[in-house]
Amino acid sequence: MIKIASDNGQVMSTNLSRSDAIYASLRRAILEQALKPGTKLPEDSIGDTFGVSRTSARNALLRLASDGLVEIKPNRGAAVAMPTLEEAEEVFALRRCLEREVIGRLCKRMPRDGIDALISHVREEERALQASSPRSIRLAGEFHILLAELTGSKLLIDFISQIVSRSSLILARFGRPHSAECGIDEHVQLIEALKNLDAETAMRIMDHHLHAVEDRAKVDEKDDGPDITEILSRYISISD
Amino acid sequence: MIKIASDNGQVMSTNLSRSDAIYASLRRAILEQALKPGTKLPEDSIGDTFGVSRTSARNALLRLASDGLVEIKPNRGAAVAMPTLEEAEEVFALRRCLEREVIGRLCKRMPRDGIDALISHVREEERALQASSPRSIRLAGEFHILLAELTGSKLLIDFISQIVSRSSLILARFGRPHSAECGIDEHVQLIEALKNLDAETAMRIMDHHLHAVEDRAKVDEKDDGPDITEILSRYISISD
DNA sequence: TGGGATTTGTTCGTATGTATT
DNA sequence: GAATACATACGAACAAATCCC
Repeated sequence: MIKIASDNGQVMSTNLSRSDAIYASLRRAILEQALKPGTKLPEDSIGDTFGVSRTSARNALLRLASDGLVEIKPNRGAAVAMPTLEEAEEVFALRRCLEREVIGRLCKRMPRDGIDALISHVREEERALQASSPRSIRLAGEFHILLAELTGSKLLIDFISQIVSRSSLILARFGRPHSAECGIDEHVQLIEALKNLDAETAMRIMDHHLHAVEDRAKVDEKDDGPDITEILSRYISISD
Repeated sequence: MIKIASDNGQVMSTNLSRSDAIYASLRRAILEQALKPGTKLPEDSIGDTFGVSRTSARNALLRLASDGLVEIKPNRGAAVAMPTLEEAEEVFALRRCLEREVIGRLCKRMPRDGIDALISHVREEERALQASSPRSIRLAGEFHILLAELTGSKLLIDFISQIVSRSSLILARFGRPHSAECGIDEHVQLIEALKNLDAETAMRIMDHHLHAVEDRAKVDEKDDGPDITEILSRYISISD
């Protein structure tokens, strides 16, 4: 019986299987760019780090693979996914499509406390940014997941989560070092447009925002310096 | 080294892990409605049926769960997913969004042999329907996956595949017995519109088509008669 | 309520496959 | 090209949870 803070901040208390904890920790580590694209993730090292067997580590890796965060080649092991530029364009093209859908729905029906939730999330983004916390990278993406959650559609939340994760990975691979810092202003503008149920403006801002993110991703590449066990030791904690 | 016919008909020769074969067989069985929603899928029975250990069966089930085709409750096992009516509406709402995206892209750029591929697929649908083969149910869904494949976007293919799978499950749960048989005419019309690069008409047909499918799903429920090992014995074969 | 049967969760030894020297 | 080093794939056994009578 472990307590863990799930992605959306809700605390669910459940008899969590071991692989869930590993999955969550690895996911955070990847999204916060502590584990960079291309880093090898051998089952043994991960199992040792988290104090479980290879099987649990493996299950976590399989789930991360279905999220597109790691790539598993048969008999050749797992590594943090290295999206290509071509894949990057696919991701952002589809992301624009889905985020427009989100905005369209929210302008038709915004839940009661929706705007408040968005505002308080942006405040947290600002705090994390000022503290130069690696959380800020992840929070920037989770703003978009929060938007999806306000639509109430589980499937849409799922798809947006997947695509935001991949976007983060793309930024980790191609973006500038602290590439998450720019978007907060646009988040604020977007909230304003949503408050006025102004779909037109909101979509324009969103398009601009996503293009900005995408452009940031088209700079030069960075090289890798993997020493997993050291990095992961900071991520085996349970809560945020 | 095993040969297996993958979903899209391409034969890929590869050293396929055992769980892949189980995954593919179970998937087919579910999509062809041989395994109905709610049917329990104990690891032991599956392992016995396919002649492998529980580990491989378990891995296959985990992957099916991430596709949304089976539900796994901790310590309580796996079962073919039983989508609710609410989830059904979510699925079709998002499906309309994504399929419109597909059509939009195809009307901008249709690959060379695209129309031919679509026509030959519909021919196969007709053959399967005349033969009253259970394949016709699956082929009807795969028409839409083929559309997505023509866009060339892996991610879009992935999302459409997921959502088509879920739609099939919804039809299995709520639809009339042979609910796949109606759509072929509309597939033909859609191809015609795509040939003319007429996005307007194509989207209208697609909307109508999806609404028809959705409406068919809103009839009465059916009960379950699970006896897995018997059913699965017809699905352990390798090819289609 | 209780206890036995069943099913899942996990571990670890062994086999197998790949890359490298 | 063969041997070695390394990492995954699989299966049998054990532990824990759940179900059913």
